[in-house]
Amino acid sequence: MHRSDLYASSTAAQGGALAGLAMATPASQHAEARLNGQRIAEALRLLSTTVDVQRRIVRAGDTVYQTGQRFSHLYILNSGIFKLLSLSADGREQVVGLKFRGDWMGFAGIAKGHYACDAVAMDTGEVWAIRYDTLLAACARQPELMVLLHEAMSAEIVRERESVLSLCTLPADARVADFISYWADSLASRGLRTDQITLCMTRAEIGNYLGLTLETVSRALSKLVRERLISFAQKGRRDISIPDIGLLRSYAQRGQTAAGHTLQ
Amino acid sequence: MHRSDLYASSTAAQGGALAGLAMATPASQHAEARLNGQRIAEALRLLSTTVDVQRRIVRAGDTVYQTGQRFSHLYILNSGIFKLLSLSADGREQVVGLKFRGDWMGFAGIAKGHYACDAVAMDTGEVWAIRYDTLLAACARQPELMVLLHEAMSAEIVRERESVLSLCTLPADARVADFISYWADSLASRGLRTDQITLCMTRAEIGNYLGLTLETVSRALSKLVRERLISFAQKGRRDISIPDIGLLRSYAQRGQTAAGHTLQ
DNA sequence: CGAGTTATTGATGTTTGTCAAGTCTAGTGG
DNA sequence: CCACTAGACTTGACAAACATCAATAACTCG
Repeated sequence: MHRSDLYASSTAAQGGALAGLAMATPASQHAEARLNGQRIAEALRLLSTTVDVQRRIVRAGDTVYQTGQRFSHLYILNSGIFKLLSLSADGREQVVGLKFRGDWMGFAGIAKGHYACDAVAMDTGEVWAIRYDTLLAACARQPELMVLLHEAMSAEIVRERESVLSLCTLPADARVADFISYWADSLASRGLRTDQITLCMTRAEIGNYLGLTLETVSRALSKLVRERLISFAQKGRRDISIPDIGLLRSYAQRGQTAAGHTLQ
Repeated sequence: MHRSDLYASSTAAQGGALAGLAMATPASQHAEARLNGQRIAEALRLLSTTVDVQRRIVRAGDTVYQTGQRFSHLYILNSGIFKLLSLSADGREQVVGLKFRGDWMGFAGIAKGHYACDAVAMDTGEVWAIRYDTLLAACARQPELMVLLHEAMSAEIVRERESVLSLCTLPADARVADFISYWADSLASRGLRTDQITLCMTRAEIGNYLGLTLETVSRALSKLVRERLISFAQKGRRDISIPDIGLLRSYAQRGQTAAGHTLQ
């Protein structure tokens, strides 16, 4: 195990409490994915019928808001993939989040009245913009809208914590494996194919997101290929096949090739 | 500079957009702190008058909720300091957040219906529990309550991103300096003294929070003392004096001792 | 086809983790 | 009040992981 495992004493007692996190079987995962995809579709429908949304088509590289701009709208991704770029006062730049269909963008702007990062499209897609003040008003009238909004913010907090966990506890190879698993899961939970995925990010961007250099990312990918956990499509090295997502995930979690990931 | 600075090309153009993040002068910082402290007091007053809160005194080590428990309440810290402990399915344990007076806890539970981490008190304090369903109902009646809630969730997202930024872009020493600055800022923005602060965490916990080992934390602290950026109180090594928070902050940001942090 | 970007791979150096003393502190019981 | 002890902390020596530097290959787009 990597780094501090000092709290081992308290973990044993909580095995029971973790029951809610028990691994789903492949079958139930698939059902869950469809359910999740439906939930997203429903959420989008609810939004488009209850509040005024401005739809906008974006192409790779387009920005829907920038750091420091006055906060006014929240954005929901109908299709495409976005990255959130945070830039610190001293010029460090960091990919702090990835967004897929159904995800909201701009939450961080609510607290301070200014957007806290740049939202940049990584391929073509469609974004819906919603004025925050009108959304608030709609939420007051329509409780289910408020619930939707809270769940989205909560999910973002959860995801961000998973990032921290990965950054703090996993070695480079596992972090890259975890990243690919996350990407695949994100697609899967939206009902998209995951046996062949296209990472629309350069090695440098992946490295930045994972706190690694581009060379380390490249080496990690090569290693994953050698271990047959992933493989590249014939042409190009952006298209990745994942023969067994479970194997990849357990590699990420244990930081090594796991024999029999289906064991409890 | 540490690690990838690949996006330098795009940063220059956005200097203007960053105007909202311009550094405050010490005087305005102090005013801001008082304002912030008042805002927290006001928020607590609003809550206690509009919704039913259960108050509970906690001592160091007490837990107000645990990973996997069914989500039902949100919690607000009236006093004391909490840590949030996330434990992954495979047993990795991670401090994913620190909470001070006025902070909310439990947001991550909204999305999945179960708490996503343990909330553990690090010293004595008072927590207010609020049923989430009654809070939702109150929010629908009372828009200012909803705004309050959204701002709190947004602030948590912002803070979490700052963590990621620190983890990904700063070397060990700077990360520790950044951590101490963050702690001091957290106290300052609540109107508390910051020239002498008590970190109620062991080196192991700090290391876990920062993705470092306890030895590295210890060495970093020793180095900060050598560089006169901090100093320990006579007895014990938990009480830290910060002669100049600005110097410490610029050390964190530049990753080295900065001459003249007041320069633009 | 050729220029420029992106990716891979190797050689080397630095940072940080690991292991191992040893010190300090607070708390316990004689 | 004074050992005694257990946990927290510090420091050094060494090893491992990762960053850096550099050379080359592959792909993209004109």
